[in-house]
Amino acid sequence: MTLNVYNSLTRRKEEFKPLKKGKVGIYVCGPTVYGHAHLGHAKSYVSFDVLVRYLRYLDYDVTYVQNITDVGHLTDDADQGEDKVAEAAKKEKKHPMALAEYYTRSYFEDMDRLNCVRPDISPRASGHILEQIGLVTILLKKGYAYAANGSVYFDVSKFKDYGKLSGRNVEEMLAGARVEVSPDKKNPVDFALWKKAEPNHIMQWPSPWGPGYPGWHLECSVMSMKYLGKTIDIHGGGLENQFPHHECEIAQSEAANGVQFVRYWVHHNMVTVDGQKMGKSLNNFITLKQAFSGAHEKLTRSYEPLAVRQLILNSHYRSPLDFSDAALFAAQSGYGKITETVKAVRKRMDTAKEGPIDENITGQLKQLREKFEAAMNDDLNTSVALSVMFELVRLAQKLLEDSRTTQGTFNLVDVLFDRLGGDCLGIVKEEYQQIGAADEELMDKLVNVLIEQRNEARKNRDFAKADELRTKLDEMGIVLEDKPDMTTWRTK
RNA sequence: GGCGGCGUAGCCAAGAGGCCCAAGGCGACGGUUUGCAAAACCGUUAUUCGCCGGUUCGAAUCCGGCCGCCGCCUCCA
Repeated sequence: MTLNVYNSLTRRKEEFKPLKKGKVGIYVCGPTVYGHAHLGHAKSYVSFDVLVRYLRYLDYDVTYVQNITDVGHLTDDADQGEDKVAEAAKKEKKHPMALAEYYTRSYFEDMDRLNCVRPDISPRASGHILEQIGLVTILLKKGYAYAANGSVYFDVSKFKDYGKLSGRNVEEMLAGARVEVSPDKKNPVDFALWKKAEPNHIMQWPSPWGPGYPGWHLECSVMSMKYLGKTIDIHGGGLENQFPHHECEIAQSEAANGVQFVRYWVHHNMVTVDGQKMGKSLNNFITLKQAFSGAHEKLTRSYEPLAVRQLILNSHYRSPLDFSDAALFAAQSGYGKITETVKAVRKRMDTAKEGPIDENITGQLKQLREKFEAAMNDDLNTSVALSVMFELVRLAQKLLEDSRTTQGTFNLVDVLFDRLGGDCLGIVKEEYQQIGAADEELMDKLVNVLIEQRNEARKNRDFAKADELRTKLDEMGIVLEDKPDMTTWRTK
């Protein structure tokens, strides 16, 4: 079995075969950094994080590039309107680059908490102005673009394949056009490659066509080419960017290079709130910082970052996710159950007796792994993959109930939690926060002294004393669990 | 108006012609265990997949119609 992914270009699930054996180049449209990341961003970047993680699980050598848009993204269509970053900077009375830096850091902070593996390269649009000017120059030379009044536009009529990704044709778009057309354009569907800057525009660069700044679509073409080559294996992004953004990327890149730009287009669906798309423009978004702290009117409590991650993985990346507090609450409960089980397994790994590994368990674990891989190979069916994690939880709990379970058996269970839940899904951590690694052993000894005292009291039917000990420990955040022939403890 | 998609239990959600009288999670209820609790475990919770027709030996899955919802066509992950 190999990985199959849904390719938006062919509208089919296809077997994934990279251009170069064993190597994968993947480019994902990153955020425009003019505000804190919200749950919509989380769905996007968690989805692609799982793709990258799974490719690495399959032993591919992956180069993951995800841009940071800090210039060129306008508030209106690609030709009118203000630059998003510049506008936000004006409001916050900061230099646009300071604002972009602030939100870039915020973004990485949130993604780290969601356990998204950092991209290998996070190129900034503003750091690639020369390359963007270079691409515009090539397009002009090849006759795919024209300069007008200090700006440069892509001549859509020259590129026959325009519309192949989003499945629309130029005539239809002309008929349905709702955008005010710039007088400089030959054709309403032409899009800006380079925009002339007015003198008071802060972010501007000199160019052969006068001072200006790049069009939004340009950066992704240029940066993916620079770091991954003219033809890349996978390009990821949100469904809402399929048109015009990705369509324009294809036009620019293929016109300039004369070769296929992207082999597999992977698009994820949107997060909605009350059935409406969550977005900055609708102002109905919940930022990740709000979700983690609970500081939002739609939230009844704070949520662990990985519970948010689990909510996202609970549905398919190509399905829309309608956000609700109830759904997040459920994900938090489920996530907590997995976490507690993993912690318990790891704790018992050290204390369990030595002995042979149960063959029956080995077989069951193998089946679980196969089921997990089959699900992931089928266009990253994380929903089913998660269900496998819960099957593993149930199996682990049964083993935990049994004092005869050996160290080796627990070890195998832990390996599966690590490989599947950790490496692939990113919901199982390598280490959970403890009192401090050095103190952990001491802590365990101390609590065990108290457990012994309590069990002594229980044996003597002195329940008042037993309950007092339990209550006191509970107040300190330590929960005791009485099993048939032993008592274990965990932190709350 | 054009293009694309969705509608599965109280909630989230997988399944895409027979393995489905439909995974998994949350919640609820009953039980086991326990001195009591907590946790865990076991069981119950959709004879049915928006509605109506059709194709087929067989449909949640394919086709047609209807109803409802969403995305894109303007910035948005």
